[in-house]
Amino acid sequence: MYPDAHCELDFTSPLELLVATILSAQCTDKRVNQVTPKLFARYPSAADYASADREELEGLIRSTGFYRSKANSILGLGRKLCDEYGGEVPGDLDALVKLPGVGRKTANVVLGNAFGVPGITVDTHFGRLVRRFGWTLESDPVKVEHAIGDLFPPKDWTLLSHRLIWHGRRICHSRRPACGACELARWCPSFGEGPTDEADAAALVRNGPFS
DNA sequence: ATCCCGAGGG
DNA sequence: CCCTCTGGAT
Repeated sequence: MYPDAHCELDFTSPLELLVATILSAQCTDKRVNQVTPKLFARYPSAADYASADREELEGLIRSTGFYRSKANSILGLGRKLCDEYGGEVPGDLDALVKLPGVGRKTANVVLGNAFGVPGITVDTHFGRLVRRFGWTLESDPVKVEHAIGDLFPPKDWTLLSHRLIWHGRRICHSRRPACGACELARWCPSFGEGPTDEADAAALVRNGPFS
């Protein structure tokens, strides 16, 4: 299922993916991809973001929502990349999460999709689905990461993240999940009534299209 | 009305 | 743990 699940943000470098991911908060990827061509042309490097005019930057990203805080993050991001990393995006989690506007979710997206480092991206979809599947009861994203990391080998982490996120967006919605259209319903402990079943959860790991 | 692949701050 | 930031799509 979803053998070709992938990051739907358009980018050609770690810096572009980092900025696109920041913009994607509470916004569709499609809309992000509508603003990034002009944005990336106007600010090709971290130094260009660092010296950007705030209002011009805000104007270019306005339609993605949260544009003031996102512009703030991107300005600070450009400065910090220039001051501390020679204008390059660092390729490790600890450094990434210290950048303004970059949390663990964004950092893992960049690691997994721009640096080829296996990463589990625990966003709202991923967390909701693994709990429905009975793969963990944790809600803290870091604990979820570790729990799922124990169930799957690192080489599967990035693709697994994309697959669950796609499934969450298309079928397993937050409010009214489309269980009738879900290929996983027969293994899903949350389908129908009754408490979470550990055997079902294990079967979903073993037999499910995600393994 | 309600939701969207979050992060930072109190 | 709560709140805030924001426009767009449906």
